[in-house]
Amino acid sequence: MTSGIVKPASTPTPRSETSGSRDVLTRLRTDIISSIFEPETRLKFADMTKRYDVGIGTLREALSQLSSEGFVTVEAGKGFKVSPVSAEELLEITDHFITFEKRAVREAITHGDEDWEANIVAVHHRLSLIEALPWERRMERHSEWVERHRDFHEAIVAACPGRWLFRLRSIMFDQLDRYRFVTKRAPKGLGGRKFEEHREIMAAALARDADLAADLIEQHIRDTSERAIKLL
Amino acid sequence: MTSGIVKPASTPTPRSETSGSRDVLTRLRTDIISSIFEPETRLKFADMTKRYDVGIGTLREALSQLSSEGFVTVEAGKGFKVSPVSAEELLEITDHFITFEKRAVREAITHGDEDWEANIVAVHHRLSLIEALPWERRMERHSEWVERHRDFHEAIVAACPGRWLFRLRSIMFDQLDRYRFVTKRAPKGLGGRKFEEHREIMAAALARDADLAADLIEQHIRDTSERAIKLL
DNA sequence: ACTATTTTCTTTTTCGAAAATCTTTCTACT
DNA sequence: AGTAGAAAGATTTTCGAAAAAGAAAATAGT
Repeated sequence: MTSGIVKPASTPTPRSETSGSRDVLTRLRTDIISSIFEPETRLKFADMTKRYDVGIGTLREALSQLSSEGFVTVEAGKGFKVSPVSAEELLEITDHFITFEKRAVREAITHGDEDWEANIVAVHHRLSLIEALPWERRMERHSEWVERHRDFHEAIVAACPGRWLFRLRSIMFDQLDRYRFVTKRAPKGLGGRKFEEHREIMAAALARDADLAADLIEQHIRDTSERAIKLL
Repeated sequence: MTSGIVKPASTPTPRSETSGSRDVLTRLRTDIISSIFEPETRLKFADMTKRYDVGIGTLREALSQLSSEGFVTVEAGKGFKVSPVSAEELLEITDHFITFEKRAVREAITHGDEDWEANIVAVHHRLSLIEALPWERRMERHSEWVERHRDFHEAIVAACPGRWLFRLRSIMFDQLDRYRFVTKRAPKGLGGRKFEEHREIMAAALARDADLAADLIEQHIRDTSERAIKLL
């Protein structure tokens, strides 16, 4: 239960200049999604400032935003902690996400132009590069996978004109991602199907087959959530 | 276009001790919703610290959260400004809110207990006290009305077990509220019907008539939004 | 032995000064 | 004149020290 200092998950360039400004929010969010900080963990400033190498104020700002997004909870004078997880919540989030995503993909398919298509292909390619890797190597680059997976699904619905619909589905996606992560340790065979599913979803979108795309996505998501719920 | 320093909207108790800690977020949100800071207005720290009597860091924290909620936008090194408004966005927000609220009210009606009922009656009473006032006096207490109106609609769906559904509808409600505010200056006669509508909604909820309640709410909201859109 | 109070220690919260950034104004040159 | 570049000014962003608040330990009293 002690929150020992863990090494940062995402150090994009361990080069000379660590860039080091305020993508702290992104890094922190990624770390929570990746379950590096487990649910209910207290997020102490003393540890955090060292970990992310930023000042207290900057941290606080990021934490505040994450509380708006639902990743952390904040109590009066007791600081921040990672939000708890529960099977009920996963179920609810899954339903909301699917509702949003299906509507969004329909909109995107009607409004998407060539840039939209090109971007999907590009982003899918990046994702497939990792997914094609042998299990071990893929696991090593899991945080990259998380990012590319997000980008892929986002690209699919990017052409959706409803900005709030897009925004709401993104909030739900991030939440789902946190739950999805528990399946990271699932045995090798189970995740393999995802590779094909992503390609099918892309194909359906490019073929402008809204019904198919919506169905595929629903299956894709429900399957993942059901698997996650067993491991919870 | 100069953002002159305006007097704070919500000084709950102009007493000796202004309480003055970190409900800044609430005050700021209220002020934006109440259109005291108009859309596109730049929110400068120099002004803000004086206005709310808090430090820069505290302000920044509040602003960050408001950006998550969609009330302000933040650009790289250029600071914060109040999010723009548009008829399209109002339409979209209205649709989302109605979808959420109808589902939430159904859930609430199925799950609500006696406490839920009692709270609705109490909160409605508080609202009606202001709504029964003559036009002039009511306008004076408009910020109170905003709060009580929010509380009323929240009470109706409070028994909804889906916490995310509740949360999402609340986000949309706040957004709607901002648009709703432009109707503040509408001529006297138009708003009168709201009084009855609220009572009808309460009655339907207490009578456990989910279909009726959902319909009434939809009409209630659509009507307000349509009116707002004309004044935009 | 048990509870209440005080003391000490830890952690959060607030704040404003200093650094970094962006904007505007001024100057020099073609 | 017109434009590029430099200097000055304004604003944001970052940071850590000091104040406030909370938790734990120690002491005293019943």
